Amino acid sequence: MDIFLKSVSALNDETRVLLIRFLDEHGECCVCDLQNSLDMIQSRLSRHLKILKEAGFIRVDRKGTWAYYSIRSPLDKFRSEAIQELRHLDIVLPVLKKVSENGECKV
Amino acid sequence: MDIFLKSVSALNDETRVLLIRFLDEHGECCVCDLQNSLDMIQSRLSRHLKILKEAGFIRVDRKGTWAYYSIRSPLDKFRSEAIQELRHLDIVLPVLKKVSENGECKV
DNA sequence: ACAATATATCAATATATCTTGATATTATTA
DNA sequence: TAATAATATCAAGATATATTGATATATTGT
Repeated sequence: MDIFLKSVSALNDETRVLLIRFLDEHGECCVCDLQNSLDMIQSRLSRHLKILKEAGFIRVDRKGTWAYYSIRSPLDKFRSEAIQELRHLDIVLPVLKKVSENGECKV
Repeated sequence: MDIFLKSVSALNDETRVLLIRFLDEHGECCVCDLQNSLDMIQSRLSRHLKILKEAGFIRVDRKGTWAYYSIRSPLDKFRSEAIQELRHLDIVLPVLKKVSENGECKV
């Protein structure tokens, strides 16, 4: 019960749906890329990334002080079905601003 | 976005997960059957049934003053996948007390 | 039309979740 | 070892959702 509700409650938020779609579309991003691209303050982003990670949707790869987040793979049937479902929604995805790779990261 | 989030937020509650599992297991039930079987007060039950109905998981068949609820069929891919997922959870399902058919209904 | 019954809705309170700004942690570099 | 930068966590207030008891609606039978 708890595992299922954890997945479901992770999906039950517009911000997290947007995050999943963004990572699904653009692949691995570090937190400051997400901040700049999605125009979210850092604590908010960090919170939602943690919830998505603990619900098994995304993973982190730490490289120094950077934390690179991406969709976890492989995903179980229910979670991948959910992500499929998200692809059909008409969400306006902001463009990716990759600041982590050219030293423009201003948090 | 809204349609998806409506389905997801409908699933995001233990009471409603139990209701779906119960109807999935026992088939069509009227509200007073559910009250007696699940030991829930009527207003609470009515609220959750409404949410599940509006999210497209269940349907109502009114016969006189009785309202018979059941899992909607056919279901789209995501919703039926979700119900599949619920079958794998180890939820203790109360036994069905069919009071609606023998006049024992005491609300 | 009236009474009784099944179900739905409402209002108040309780509980959970989200957002923000401040602070803490961790890794890098001088 | 300081200083800086990226990320994580915390505390307070705001918002949403759940529960309960009371009331409303609708159908049936007298």
